[in-house]
Amino acid sequence: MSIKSNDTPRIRRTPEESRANILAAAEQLLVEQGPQSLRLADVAKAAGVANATVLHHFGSISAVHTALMEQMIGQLVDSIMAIEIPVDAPVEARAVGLKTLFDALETPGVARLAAWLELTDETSRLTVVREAVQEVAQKKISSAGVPEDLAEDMILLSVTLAVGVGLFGPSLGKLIGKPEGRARELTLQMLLANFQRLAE
Amino acid sequence: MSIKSNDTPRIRRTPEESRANILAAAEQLLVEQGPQSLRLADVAKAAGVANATVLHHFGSISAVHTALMEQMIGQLVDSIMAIEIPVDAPVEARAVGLKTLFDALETPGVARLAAWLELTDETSRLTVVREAVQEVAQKKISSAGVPEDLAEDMILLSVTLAVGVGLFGPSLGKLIGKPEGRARELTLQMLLANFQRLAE
DNA sequence: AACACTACTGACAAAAATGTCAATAAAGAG
DNA sequence: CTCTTTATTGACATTTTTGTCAGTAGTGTT
Repeated sequence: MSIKSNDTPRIRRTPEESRANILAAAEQLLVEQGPQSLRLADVAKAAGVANATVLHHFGSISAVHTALMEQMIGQLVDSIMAIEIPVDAPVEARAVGLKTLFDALETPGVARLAAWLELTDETSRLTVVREAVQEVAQKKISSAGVPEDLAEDMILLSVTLAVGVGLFGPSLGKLIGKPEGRARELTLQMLLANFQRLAE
Repeated sequence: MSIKSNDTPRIRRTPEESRANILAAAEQLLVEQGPQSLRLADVAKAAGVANATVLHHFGSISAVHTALMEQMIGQLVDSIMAIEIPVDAPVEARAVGLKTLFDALETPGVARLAAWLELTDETSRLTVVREAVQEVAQKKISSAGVPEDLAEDMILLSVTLAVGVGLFGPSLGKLIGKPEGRARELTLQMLLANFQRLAE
């Protein structure tokens, strides 16, 4: 008497594919709706699988969160690592590098990620961020043939401002009635002028 | 047969006092542990009352969240409204005003609040922010006897950067191995230099 | 002192969220 | 084709969180 209707045949993926599928769905949820939507049922539904499938691959919803953080941070680090901002280069080269940095940090997903990390104080998870930043800092700072102090300051300044602009520039600008990207534009101008000032 | 032990006599407050007590406890929870700790049981325990008491005064835990947002935003707006940053004033005056602004935005609670708002996309709640910013923008921008465009830009720039520094300056600086407050210092220097540049 | 009002509470109900498990079915190996 | 492996799943159990309700107890009034 046990008849199983088979309208929707199962999709059987490799473990890696399945994990990737679930994380992709979770990332979209995070970007579009925030971390409070990263519930087990929501993630499973968005991924098109059963709740138990998510748990089968990750063990717990918390592990999904950690994996998602790691993946998004990894992607962000990769995009940042590809940027070159020589402090002693001509102005145009620095401008391009800076814009790329701001681009990388201005996508909505990054803002959500940053806010999420800021609110997730479990120290275990902060380790992920620490490692990522150290990777960027070491490779970037040490490689440039520039006074380390200056380079470090410039990087700290650029990244901090880029994150701030990426997170709140659009919202604040819109609220004040400024055209899209105005905060970014102002900040970039100021950073470049400041670089020029320090280079003299 | 119904004997009530009376070791801890009830505290009976006015409705206003009770709401204030609960919101104060909730604020502390938010600042110290983040919004995921703003659960009914946690808030009630922190406030030293029963769960039902919280619901009696606010109706739902969600209403507590909204009220807390409104209160914290209100406090922040008040502190910002008290700041004067005349764009045409001497350098020292602008420096003091800017530092005050950064102070106001650099407390841990503000960072948590900003991140919380960023992640809470329910449009109903965003209204609170919109109104607050409009209040600041109107009074501040219109009052100063300065070209509106310039004043608006300076405010947008200052606030955006101050929020960014307040949120991520400490963490990023620590991760890179910079002394506490380095990002703030660099940003302030740059902002002042930029004001000077534009004033000429 | 008796009464009215209502802030307050414990016990319980309801809902939401996470996790467990045995059974099912897709894919490759023999 | 048969067997083994295991990704997948529905049904169920557990835990967590929110909300309800009737009764209790302060506080002011008459």
